[in-house]
Amino acid sequence: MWETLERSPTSFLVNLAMAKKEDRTAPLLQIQVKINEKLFLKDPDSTELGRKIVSEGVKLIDKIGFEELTFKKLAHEMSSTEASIYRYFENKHKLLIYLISWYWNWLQYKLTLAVFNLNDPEEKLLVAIKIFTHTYGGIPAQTPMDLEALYRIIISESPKAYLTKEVDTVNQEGAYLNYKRFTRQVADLLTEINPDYAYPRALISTAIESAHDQKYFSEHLPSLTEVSEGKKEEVRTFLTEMIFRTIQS
Amino acid sequence: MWETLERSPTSFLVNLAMAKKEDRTAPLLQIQVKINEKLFLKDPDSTELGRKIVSEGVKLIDKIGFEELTFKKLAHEMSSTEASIYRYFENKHKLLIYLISWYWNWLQYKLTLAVFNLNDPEEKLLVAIKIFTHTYGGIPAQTPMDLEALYRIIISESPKAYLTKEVDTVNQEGAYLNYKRFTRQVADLLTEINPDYAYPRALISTAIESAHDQKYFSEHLPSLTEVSEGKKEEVRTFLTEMIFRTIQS
DNA sequence: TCGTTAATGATAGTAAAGCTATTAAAACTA
DNA sequence: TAGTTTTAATAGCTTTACTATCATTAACGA
Repeated sequence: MWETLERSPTSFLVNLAMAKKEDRTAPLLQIQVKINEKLFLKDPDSTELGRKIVSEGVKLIDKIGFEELTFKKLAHEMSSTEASIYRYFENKHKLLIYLISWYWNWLQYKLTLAVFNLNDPEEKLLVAIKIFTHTYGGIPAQTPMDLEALYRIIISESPKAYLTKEVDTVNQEGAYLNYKRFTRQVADLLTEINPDYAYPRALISTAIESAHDQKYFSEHLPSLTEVSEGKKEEVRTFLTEMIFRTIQS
Repeated sequence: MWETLERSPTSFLVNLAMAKKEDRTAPLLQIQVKINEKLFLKDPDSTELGRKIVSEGVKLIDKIGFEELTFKKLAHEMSSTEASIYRYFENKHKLLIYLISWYWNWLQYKLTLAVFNLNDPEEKLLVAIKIFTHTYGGIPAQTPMDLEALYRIIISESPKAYLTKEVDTVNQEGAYLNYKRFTRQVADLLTEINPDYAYPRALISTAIESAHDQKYFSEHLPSLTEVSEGKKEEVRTFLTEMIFRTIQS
């Protein structure tokens, strides 16, 4: 149905044209994942080194955790130097924000494409839930970014991106725009389904955070959830039920 | 109806006897908040200095944030020394875990007392929600611990206590027992109300985390929620509705 | 009241983290 | 080929996150 081709960690090509046979030779539609310029000192997508910082950064954070990450270690891992990395990102916190921003942008595209041909808002919502619970198969992205690792980072590190004393400043720089946009888009579906429901955004942000928490709990603090480890579908089932029951009129 | 008297940051007296006039002179029932011994090197509740570390620690974390906290700063704040603090807590992360553990223990007592004379599980649940959304007035605790500051710490720092690579080790040391116990207790109420509901714990842990998130969002990322800043009751309304609708059969 | 012990304070020191600056080599561009 | 940009290499500085030592004081028991 569609196909995604590699370009760089932060851009990807989506061949929507593939759907129609006569268009097979048409040029690919490139969707550039635009990341706010204030999130980096120098666009990591613009150079080989920059892209490596991002993709290796994902691997290393996934491996040792965000607190254990240092630019020195990362530099060593990719046989570069600390100083070089500092030219791209002010500090490791900004790198994390960049990755998270990238993730939400990617999910947004996934969502946009996935609901493209759907009309029923309930169906759309089901797809949206699949997407943020990481149970939506479609749209393969062949980016050098390890998406599974990135998802694990989202689960276990993303609250650290906003739970900091600098939230307000960083927020003004647009760090969380992509997350907000995604949330709004899904929340709007709730409103389509039931215009009278008073807390669509609160419910979606709750569900998104819960998706991550429940996965994490199932692995590390299993007595906080009935979801069992490894069963991706269970989180989705739980949240789908929660959302639909909550918004019913 | 009852009264809480000061003792130390980690223990408090609750005068249940006050309820009955004839018992006015009866000795107070002391409820010791028992904190797992593995969470500290030396019981901070056992000495003046230890208690000060805890109460000043709360103030300082609230003021500058957890990442900015250092034992040096804390020592300076309380005119003591770094080395002295290290005699009580292995590191600042353990201090945070201690505070959080203390908080959940305190909520547990609040809950136990508050539902004491209630029979209807739905009523009990309403009270439980009030308690974890911080909208339950009752039970004043006159502890030197600044409870409002502690609550702000819970909101903005508590995920950091479990989102770490050492979760599993720390978990084995019983760091999260109080949180788990509280969650279980509330989840059991859901089961009482509807024995067929499949995800009581997941729903309660979701609601508890959401209570914190929504408050945080309303202050710092308002487009993620309809809850407006400062309106405590709104989070409760949102979550009460969500929970009751979700568990209905 | 003395002597012992435990708790704290004072001081010092170490390794790593979190940067910044300087220079030189390499790569790419005009 | 000269000039500009990018990266690597190196060094250095401040702060964090500890650990160790020792003197002083308070507490406590005989």
